Amino acid sequence: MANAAHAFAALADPTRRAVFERLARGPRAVGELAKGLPVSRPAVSQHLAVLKEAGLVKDQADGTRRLYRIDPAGLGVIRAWLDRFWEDSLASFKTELEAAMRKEQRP
Amino acid sequence: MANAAHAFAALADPTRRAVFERLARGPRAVGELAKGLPVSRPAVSQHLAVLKEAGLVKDQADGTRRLYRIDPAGLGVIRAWLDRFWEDSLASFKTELEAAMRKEQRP
DNA sequence: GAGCGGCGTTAGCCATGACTTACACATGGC
DNA sequence: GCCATGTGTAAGTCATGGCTAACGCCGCTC
Repeated sequence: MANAAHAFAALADPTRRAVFERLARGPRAVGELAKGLPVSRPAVSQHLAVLKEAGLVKDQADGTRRLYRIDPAGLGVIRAWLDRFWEDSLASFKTELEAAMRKEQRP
Repeated sequence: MANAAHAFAALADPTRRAVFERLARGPRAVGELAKGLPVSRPAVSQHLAVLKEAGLVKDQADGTRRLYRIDPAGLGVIRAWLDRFWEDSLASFKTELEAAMRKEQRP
């Protein structure tokens, strides 16, 4: 749980991204989230379970309700994956560029 | 094309991430990529089309072959989405913290 | 131009998952 | 204790998409 695969899969769904973006504006309960979305409450609950599994949200009991908030861990995983990847691709570009320059130098 | 939705959907698939990670080590042809993957060549071709649609890779004709390389645009879209989101969630955390401190101050 | 290697595309199959309905459980107030 | 509220879970349906097999197109080489 909380690896890049889960994070990307979780954010691939439009409804899940909508839920996630609402939570970015502050903690919300499940029914509260479902109220502003075109899907049923159980659907939102299932999406929240996926987001929680991916480490993107955290839940907290509040009486009969259950408050969900964003968990920075999931975002950190994506950022780390992206950073490592960016370095790799930049290194690759550098290699290509050097090869092209060598070829240019010895035609 | 090349929005956050396409990018996340593209990177959600494991095979597509594998293809993308191979391309990070340098440009490759389609058959060359399929050779080291447990799927057929047409499958890789379809995945590359999705990655291209998402702005994550670029293609370049090379005789009968077709070289694919990473396109920084797609990674940039994800990074931008992540940065904006990070700020939002951090702002949310700050708001919560301030509210908690006010409640602490006036119990 | 005939043969060949490398890719993209289509059709179809099949597994995954998103959704709803219905049900079961926990908490709070009367 | 009892009902209402809020939520998670199970079963079932349906659409999406990843995969393969088969085909057609385009460059290269002889």
